[in-house]
Amino acid sequence: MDHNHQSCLVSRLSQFVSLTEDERNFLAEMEKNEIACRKGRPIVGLGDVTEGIMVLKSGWAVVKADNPDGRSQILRIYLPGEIIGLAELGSSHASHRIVMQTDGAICPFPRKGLAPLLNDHPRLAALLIAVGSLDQIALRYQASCLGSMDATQRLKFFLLQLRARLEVANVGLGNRFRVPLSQAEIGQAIGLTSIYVNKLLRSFMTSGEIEIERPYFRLLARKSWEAEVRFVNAFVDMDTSWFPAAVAPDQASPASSAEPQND
Amino acid sequence: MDHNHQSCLVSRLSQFVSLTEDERNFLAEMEKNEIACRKGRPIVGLGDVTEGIMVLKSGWAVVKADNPDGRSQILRIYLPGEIIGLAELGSSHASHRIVMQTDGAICPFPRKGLAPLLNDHPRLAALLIAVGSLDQIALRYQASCLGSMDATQRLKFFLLQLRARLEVANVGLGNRFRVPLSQAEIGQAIGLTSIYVNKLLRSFMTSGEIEIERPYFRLLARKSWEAEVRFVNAFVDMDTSWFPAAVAPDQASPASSAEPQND
DNA sequence: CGTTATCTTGATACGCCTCAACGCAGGTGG
DNA sequence: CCACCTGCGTTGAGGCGTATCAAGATAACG
Repeated sequence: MDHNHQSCLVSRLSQFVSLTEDERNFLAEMEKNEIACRKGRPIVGLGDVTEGIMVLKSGWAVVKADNPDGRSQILRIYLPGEIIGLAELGSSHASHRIVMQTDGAICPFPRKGLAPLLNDHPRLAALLIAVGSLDQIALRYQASCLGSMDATQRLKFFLLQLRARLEVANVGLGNRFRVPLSQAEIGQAIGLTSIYVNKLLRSFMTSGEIEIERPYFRLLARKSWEAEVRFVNAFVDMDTSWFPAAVAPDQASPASSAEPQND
Repeated sequence: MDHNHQSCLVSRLSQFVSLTEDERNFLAEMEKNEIACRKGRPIVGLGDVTEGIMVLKSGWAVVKADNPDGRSQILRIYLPGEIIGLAELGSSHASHRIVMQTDGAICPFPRKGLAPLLNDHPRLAALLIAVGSLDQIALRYQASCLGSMDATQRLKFFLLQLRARLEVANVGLGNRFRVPLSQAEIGQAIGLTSIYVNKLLRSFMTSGEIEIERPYFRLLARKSWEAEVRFVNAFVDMDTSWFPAAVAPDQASPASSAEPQND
């Protein structure tokens, strides 16, 4: 069985549609070289021309903004299996840095692979669009969180969302998960100081809402938190009904015969 | 000359690549029926299945989040020529509402048109991906603004960004522009109360930084503001170097012969 | 075993929200 | 024409939430 160490991107995208052999092979080919990255390694630098998109095979990566006053901010966290670089495709120089938050590995999907993908695998192109769309929704929630919640809600929302996303990446884990972020970094992600993050976490602990054995968190009051911040897990389903049908290489434009293939 | 009332989407996308006759016709066909919308009209409702993407032909539209405590929030503003609905494609139910902020018109591009687009016009697919990518960057800036700036900077940044985007949409206007938003709505967009927005605007006026003749704003101190909040206009250029080459309908997979066509 | 990051806790300051009241314009019905 | 209403802008007084500052305790690390 060679399927065990199948492509990370394939396993990710297969959650949404069942890929054809052809599509599978194409993707596997594209991400065949895997690059190990140490914590702190810059993936995309400020102003870089990105070399394409990448699949985060293992580890966490974060998008950072460098603010004039020195304190940087975390705009987005990428978890294993997610696709990095979709936001960088559109403009010729990156507006934000992307850095490995833990040790891990990425599979670069070179820029010049995109043209063949678009030409020969329209359904994969649709998947990229759909993934970018989910990224946008994640960012909207982030903005909504920053703009309308107080510190307590922000922190709860942040932890809930992290847990939910980890559950997608690494199916079926419970309320306990690893958070490889310092309190200062959590603060950077939700717009608080490390000091206040600490005070909030501490108060959650004394009230029995969470348990922390660094770097592991356990959400003891998850249900009530989810109710309190109106948490909805927006990433469970993808709409694939508009996707074109998978086509054999020669066949051209089956157009409206497109049919959803979500499992 | 029939080119005067050419497709809105065509003129928008032509800013980035020079479209072929074939692509032009395809787009024009897709957005042939234009729908006039009155201010306040819902474009996408909460939980809706979106009927596809749309081009905002004229007027403003806003993305709103309804928070539990009743006060809604503005997550994104769409200006004339921009594409609405890319964020909604990926999930089967919309997480946020989209509403017309002024009278205007939209051109729906139906969901079932996407499959033919992806199959037959890979370069247009690339454009959609690129536009979605720029949307993500806009949202990141929004999040960065909410998470790290104080009220004064937020308001300045908001106005600067609005001006810059209007300049793209409606080439070459100066420092004066129309803002069809109440002070309360501005507050919803940048996470402040209407009262504080008012106090800030008023202080800008007495210090001679802006002039307001509702609904028109004039930024008198634009340069110094741009320096103060480190404003960068991230939407002036699009990277099209990775796009596939425009293909004639029959021709298949020219692959690596792809060459940029930005003008 | 020193050195540095990270966490912890308290005292204090201040930015922005809240509440409350009023002005002003536009619209509506008498 | 006026009386009323409703939405938006304006202004002030007071309070709360979170940042800031300072200092120590603990944990990570060479």
